[in-house]
Amino acid sequence: MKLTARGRYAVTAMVDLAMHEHEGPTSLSDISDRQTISLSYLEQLFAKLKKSNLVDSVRGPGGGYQLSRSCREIFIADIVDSVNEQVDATRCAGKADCQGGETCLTHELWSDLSEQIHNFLSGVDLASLVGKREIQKIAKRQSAFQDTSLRSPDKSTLLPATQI
Amino acid sequence: MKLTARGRYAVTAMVDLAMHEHEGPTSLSDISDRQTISLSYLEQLFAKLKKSNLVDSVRGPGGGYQLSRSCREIFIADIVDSVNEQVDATRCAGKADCQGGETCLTHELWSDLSEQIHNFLSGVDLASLVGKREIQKIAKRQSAFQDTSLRSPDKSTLLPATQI
DNA sequence: TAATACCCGACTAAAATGCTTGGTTATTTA
DNA sequence: TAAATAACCAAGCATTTTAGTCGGGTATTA
Repeated sequence: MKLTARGRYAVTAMVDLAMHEHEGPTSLSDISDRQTISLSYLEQLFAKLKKSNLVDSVRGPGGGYQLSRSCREIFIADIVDSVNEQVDATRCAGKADCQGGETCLTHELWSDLSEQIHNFLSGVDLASLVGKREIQKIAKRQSAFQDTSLRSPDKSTLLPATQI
Repeated sequence: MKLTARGRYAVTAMVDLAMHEHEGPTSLSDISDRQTISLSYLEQLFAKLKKSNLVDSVRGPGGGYQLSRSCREIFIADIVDSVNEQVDATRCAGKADCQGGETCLTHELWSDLSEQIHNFLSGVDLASLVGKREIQKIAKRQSAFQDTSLRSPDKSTLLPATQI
């Protein structure tokens, strides 16, 4: 498990994809514009995301990428792993000087901890991130209503508290 | 939050420190030998660990480093943060093109997710890692007893199951 | 006073990162 | 059928980061 900007870009792009799911395929240039990520960098990321079966592609005009399955079935760990081809933390896996002694501590420890982090991120799905984002949007809109005193007397546009 | 080899080294070194806590200060050259991490690299890491008040130092012969507090009060997140001076994920924090729109998605999302990971690693303390390591040692010793048929008739050397 | 071991800063080779350039190919629409 | 679109692909590249070295200190102990 490795957490760098590359993973951040990938997760962001996937959330963008999830948020525009209903509009059909999303082109990378759209994502590039919205999230200000270089187009060709996105291409590289999506090549990996596709290889990992996280997205499907549609070529030609009107084409783009789509989530391969529900955003409730795509987990952050999948995304990060997909673009971050994992480094070989076990480079001395079978070496002579790494037998039972404390030298192995390094790998044992980290691979164990790494697994814990991985398990954790395997429990966070795209839907939950999208959900949070949507909530923020709503909250923002609501406070905007309050701030500018533009709130309409019709309160039906505001979601009930239980839904937030 | 960033997870690289640097963090792995730091965590490993701290676990090593924790495992030799009862022997007084541990010198970096000891850790260097045991964990095969370059001495001067360790020095750099420990300069940061000390600045973060995770370790105390004792100079002169017989000196070395000690945990500043109980290994149950030192968390993995502290260690990783200490050596990995956090990257500025909010570089466009106040920029004009980052107002309320979707451009902000990047930072919002990742800082949120990053916080979740951070919270998770803030719940894992050094003691639990050391504990696991100890358990592995015991298990290994026990299976060694079984494998080589060297198990003595006196079973008092084996810990009761409840202690494992 | 000699040995130990922390402390400190500058430097560096190698790797990774984020990104560019310059294409090709499949598909749709005019 | 031609033009536009957008995925696909490979090579290269400037910068940053990483992991580590080197060469000095300075405090403490024996």
